[in-house]
Amino acid sequence: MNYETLLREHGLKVTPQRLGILSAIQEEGHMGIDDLFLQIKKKFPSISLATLYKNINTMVDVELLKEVALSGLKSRYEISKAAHAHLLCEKCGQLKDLDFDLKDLSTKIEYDSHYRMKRIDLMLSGICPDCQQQD
Amino acid sequence: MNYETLLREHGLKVTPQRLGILSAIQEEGHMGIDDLFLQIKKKFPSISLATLYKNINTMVDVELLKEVALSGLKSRYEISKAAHAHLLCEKCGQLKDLDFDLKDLSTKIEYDSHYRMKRIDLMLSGICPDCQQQD
DNA sequence: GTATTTGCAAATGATTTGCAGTGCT
DNA sequence: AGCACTGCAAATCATTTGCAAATAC
Repeated sequence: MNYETLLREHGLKVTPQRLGILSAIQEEGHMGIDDLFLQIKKKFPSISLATLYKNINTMVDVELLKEVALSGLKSRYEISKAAHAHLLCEKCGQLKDLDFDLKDLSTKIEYDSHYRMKRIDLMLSGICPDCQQQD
Repeated sequence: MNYETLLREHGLKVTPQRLGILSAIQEEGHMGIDDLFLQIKKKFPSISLATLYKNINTMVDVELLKEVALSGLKSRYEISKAAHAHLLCEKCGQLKDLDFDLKDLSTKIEYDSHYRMKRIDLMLSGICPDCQQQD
């Protein structure tokens, strides 16, 4: 993926910090602020948490990133893509994408409810196979 | 609903503050901390925010309440019941339950993924019919 | 009577803001 | 050149903690 183009298409300037944020998120799939901060500091020791917050917020505002809210945990962020489901392990915290297309369901509920639908999220959580072993 | 029984069944003591919290949430369906605090102060002017947080956390821990996490907004809380979907209006903030049973879907994904599933949440958001008018 | 809960005040944690300097286009 | 972005420090907002008094059982 070309992050420079992605930023420009969303009307944002290209900075090394932003490229770093995007490539870290892409590599992991989803990241929370704190992990992201640690990760990015490896490449940009000078980056500040304020800059990270500002960039995340800007990119969420222009819908380049999507915030994945989690009950009882801090949100994670992912690069926007087609609506899909998420699976969280409550023990190790790993968050995975599920290949489950939500488009049709969204369209149906939009029709039934008369809402103008903007977003659909399906979130499952439980204990992953690895963590089940460790009891 | 009998809140005293509900509390006892979950191993918690019955206090007037807890009864107030539960009846406020039940009346509204879902509430965030701040609305809840304002609402409860009408009946218990002396209640403190710390007490409210402690109780919410305790009741979420014993699964009497469920936290509904929302992207970009503070969580809301509801009394635990069968897994159902939620519909949020991004403009007015109203959160509604949808009569959409998630049990079968959860069972299927549990089987496919080998996770021990604990929870499933389907969250849709958009603009409600009323708010669409106001453009 | 004992353990829990409450409410206050203070502490901590998370996020945002203001501003001077720097970098992008 | 002009506007947006960065990084720091400080401010704000959200949540938790410690403790003494009150309450539940």
